[in-house]
Amino acid sequence: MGRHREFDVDEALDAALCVFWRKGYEGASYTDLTKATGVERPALYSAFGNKEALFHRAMERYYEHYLHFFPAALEQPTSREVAAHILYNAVELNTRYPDQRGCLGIHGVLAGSDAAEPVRRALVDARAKGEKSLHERFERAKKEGDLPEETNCAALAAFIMAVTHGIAVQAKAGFSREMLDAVADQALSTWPSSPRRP
Amino acid sequence: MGRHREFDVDEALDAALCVFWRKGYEGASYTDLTKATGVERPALYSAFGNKEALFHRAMERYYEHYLHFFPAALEQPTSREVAAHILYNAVELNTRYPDQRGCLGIHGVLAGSDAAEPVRRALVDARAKGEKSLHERFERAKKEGDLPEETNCAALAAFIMAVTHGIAVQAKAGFSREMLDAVADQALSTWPSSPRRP
DNA sequence: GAGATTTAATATCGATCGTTATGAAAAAGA
DNA sequence: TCTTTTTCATAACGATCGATATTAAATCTC
Repeated sequence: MGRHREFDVDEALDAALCVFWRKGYEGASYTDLTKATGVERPALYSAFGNKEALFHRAMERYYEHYLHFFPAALEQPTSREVAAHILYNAVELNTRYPDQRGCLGIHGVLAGSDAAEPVRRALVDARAKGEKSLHERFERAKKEGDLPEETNCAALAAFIMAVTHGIAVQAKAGFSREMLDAVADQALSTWPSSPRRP
Repeated sequence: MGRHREFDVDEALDAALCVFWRKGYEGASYTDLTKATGVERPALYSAFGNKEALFHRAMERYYEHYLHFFPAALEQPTSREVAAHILYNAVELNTRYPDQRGCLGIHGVLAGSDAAEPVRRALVDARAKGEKSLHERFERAKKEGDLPEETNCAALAAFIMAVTHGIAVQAKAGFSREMLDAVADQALSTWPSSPRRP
């Protein structure tokens, strides 16, 4: 019983996600969030808890709705296709929306005030989790003969992730999709696998 | 005439630089800055102007004292050595100080509140300037026959910068120097030039 | 319809942000 | 020594931060 909620929680979450995407965790104020969501402050607290909890929800949604290509990439048949899938989809995501370029996750991994440290750790952990799964995928590729026996799979996964992060930074700096695609091309140009495709 | 300044301006600037390096522009408060420099707030304002001016001074000093390897790298004889110089020195710098990992510049390139936008633009511009000089260096290499005629020098420069940024992000996430060196190895493994050295 | 319960909106909380008056302390010139 | 000038340190400025107390409005059960 009681009064009904007048706003859609998922819509509000999507709007909040975009604010965090543009400004990062600390750069996004509740003034920004209420403006973007159209929901007053106390209602956001009532629906999501505090700012950190709201960010975590936004982060989950980001992984589900925007980074879904990452787990999908791992299912590609060859390690090279896995890497290509990740890189080109990252470029596309990072340049898709003119108002929110770059990657939500990349903001928080970097520094901030001491108060934001828990959020930073959460993003660092999420990043590490993704890299670990990529590493394991490359190990599988090695077992399957898709990657040479002497391949350093951990380093290869770290390399792909590094290029992805670099692409996010450059997207934030205003690079075109074409240029970032060329960066991805270069990253893939010397893949250690025996290439099925050029 | 008048009272003498009781602190060393350059020492204070170095201390402030370290704070910005660790926390970024917005993450660093004057409380942090006074604690690190040992200089009271009004004295910092008197010596440097406001926070943005102080950050610009710190940024200049960062480029002079810590990124000096970048212009030096451009003078290497081959494009591959230029790239290697940049990457390995970036790894070293990003992992040299346990308390301030990553790159000062990379923080501000990414998002923040609207108030920090001028600082972000300054860092974006500085980044672009460095990439432009690298691009020009590769064009020279092409003319000299060090790089193949069909090389996309802009993309190659963007690639090296992207890997450098990615390394900075991963350093902030806690990667070891050894792992990041391996990332640099991978980035160099497919260099388009005719290698003089392996 | 009456009472209970939940949400909405306004207004405000204490804390901290960057910034700056203010007056004492120190060093120069007279 | 006295005045002038500059720096230092305390304290406080208005603005904004994340987070709420409070009250009115809306919807349920009975």
